[in-house]
Amino acid sequence: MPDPLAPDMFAGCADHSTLPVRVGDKWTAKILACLRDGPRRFSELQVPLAPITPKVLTESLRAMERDGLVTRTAQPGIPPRVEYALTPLGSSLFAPLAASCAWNAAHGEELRKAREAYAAR
Amino acid sequence: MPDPLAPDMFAGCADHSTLPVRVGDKWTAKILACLRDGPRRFSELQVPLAPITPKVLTESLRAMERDGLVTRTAQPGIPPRVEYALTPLGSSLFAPLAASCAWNAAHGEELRKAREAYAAR
DNA sequence: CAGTATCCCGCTAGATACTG
DNA sequence: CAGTATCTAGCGGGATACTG
Repeated sequence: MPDPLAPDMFAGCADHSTLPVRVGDKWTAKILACLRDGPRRFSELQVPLAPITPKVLTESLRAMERDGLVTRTAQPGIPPRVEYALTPLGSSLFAPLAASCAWNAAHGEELRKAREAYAAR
Repeated sequence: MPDPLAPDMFAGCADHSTLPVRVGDKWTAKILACLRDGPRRFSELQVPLAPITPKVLTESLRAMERDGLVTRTAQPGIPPRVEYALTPLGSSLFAPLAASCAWNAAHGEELRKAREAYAAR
């Protein structure tokens, strides 16, 4: 048997998933996209992300804030007004994200075909 | 309230996750890396991927085969010999994967710092 | 060697309802 | 408006044991 292969292109990602930042989850990438053109309020995010629940949106935003991807700014007053904005770190994620989308555009159909062909047995 | 934002950079990925192909899971990207330099047998994959269980490795490989990312070739005979190899489609995933790794290399430390700073409260 | 067969656990996310 | 509080379900993944 040959020497064990070392998938060392993932050094530093060893723990649990490929990326140390969870952007492969259900909502993070979409939230990033919604914040692309400027800060948005909580309720402004809920609309395009429907049918996301407030609980899940809050959890996602907290995780992103924790990772330094977004900032949360609350103006005191009634009614409350909270704005979420991308940090430079958050914006920098559009590069790998764009690569994924490019792959999808280029090969998505091929993948769907493969899946279809596999099912046909 | 302004018009609903349209995160349309994810058009075609609408169903459930960002990518239609599950490469953000725990093992797919690593399996891809292990197959990078040529076909490998089932047991050859188990070594570098330890402590993966045979069940999970089988499931992952089946999903990748279904998506047209790898081919499975079994030579009849005893003992059985099965080889897994990348397809061109599978190889094409290294492009977006490299972008993710580049981000990680460039900003991983920054993210860790942010997380640490957030915890310090 | 290359898998299957069971059983099980944690975690993400959804449903629903409530509040400062 | 911007959340919080519960409860629950489903799924990816793991442990262990067995087989053609």
